[in-house]
Amino acid sequence: MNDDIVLKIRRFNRFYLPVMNLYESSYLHSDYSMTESRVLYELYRRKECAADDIIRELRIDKGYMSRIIKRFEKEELLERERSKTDARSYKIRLTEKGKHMTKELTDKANQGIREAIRHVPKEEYVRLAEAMETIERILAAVPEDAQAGVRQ
Amino acid sequence: MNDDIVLKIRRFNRFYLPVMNLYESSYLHSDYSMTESRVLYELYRRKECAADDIIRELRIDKGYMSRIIKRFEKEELLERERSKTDARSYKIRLTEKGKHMTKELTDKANQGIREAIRHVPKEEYVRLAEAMETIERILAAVPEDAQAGVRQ
DNA sequence: CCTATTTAGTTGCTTTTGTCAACCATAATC
DNA sequence: GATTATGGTTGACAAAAGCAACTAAATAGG
Repeated sequence: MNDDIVLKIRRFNRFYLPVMNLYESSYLHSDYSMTESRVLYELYRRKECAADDIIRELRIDKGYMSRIIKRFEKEELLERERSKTDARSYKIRLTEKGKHMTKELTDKANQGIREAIRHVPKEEYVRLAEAMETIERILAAVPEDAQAGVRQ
Repeated sequence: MNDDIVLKIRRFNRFYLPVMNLYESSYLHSDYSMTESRVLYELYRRKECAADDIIRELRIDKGYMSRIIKRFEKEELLERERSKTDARSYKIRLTEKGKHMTKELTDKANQGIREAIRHVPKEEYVRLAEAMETIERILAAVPEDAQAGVRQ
């Protein structure tokens, strides 16, 4: 029983990995990597934040993040200014150009999914959405310490 | 409506990506990468096949695959012999050592998931499994040509 | 307040992971 | 029998990420 659910989760993971790769692959054909796209999305969503917020949210290396920010800034997708309350950190946010870019990227990704599911009968949409919501609800946010448990 | 499901799928993808990363992360702490682990699993499952079967199944570069095989062979996880029906290709299969290794890896991954879901109430297991099965059923195998549609 | 520690971010270096193109040998097609 | 396609190998390279040492600022403890 306990094992059963584990096997089903792993089966699902094997199934869903290529699906996700396909569904999110429009990024791979854009000028931005998956991680960069995720960062863009976070920036888009948050309006304004510190690099560290995103580092923790996406669990990426701070050196790596630093370079992503540098690139975005160079491309004028992002601007930053020193935080008034903490001089070590910066407030970062997308420029208008950055927002526009992100929106385009998102639209393209959405279009890709629309293509990919065109063979799915519309009657199934509700069930599919429900199933996804169920998984999200049950698995909820991954608890912080679950990470530590797995890390060797 | 059409857009609605697209947004929900993408939302789910954002949610599930870190979950999957976590759930499959035991591989990252083994001596094998995610891709190598997937290859091992395919080899385990298929008993005997050609490299090309796995290349197509997992959609990985043949050069990359060639090196993965070379590594596995060197570590005596895998053995191969020329195909009798096609002298260009090889029959490849796991050795006993390879099977054993793969099983250990799998067990470890399962254990990792067991840890990760320990906070999920058991009553939810059935619903979770159902939801996953529903998604698998509806999305079924990604049709070949959906790939072409998204590729650039 | 002064010292020790922690934290945000940067930089250089390295490794891991993967792609690309040219190539060889064999097989399939015409 | 010539041409083309296929399975696999190799070398060169690029992308993605991780690691560790560092700076500067903030915070905690005495």
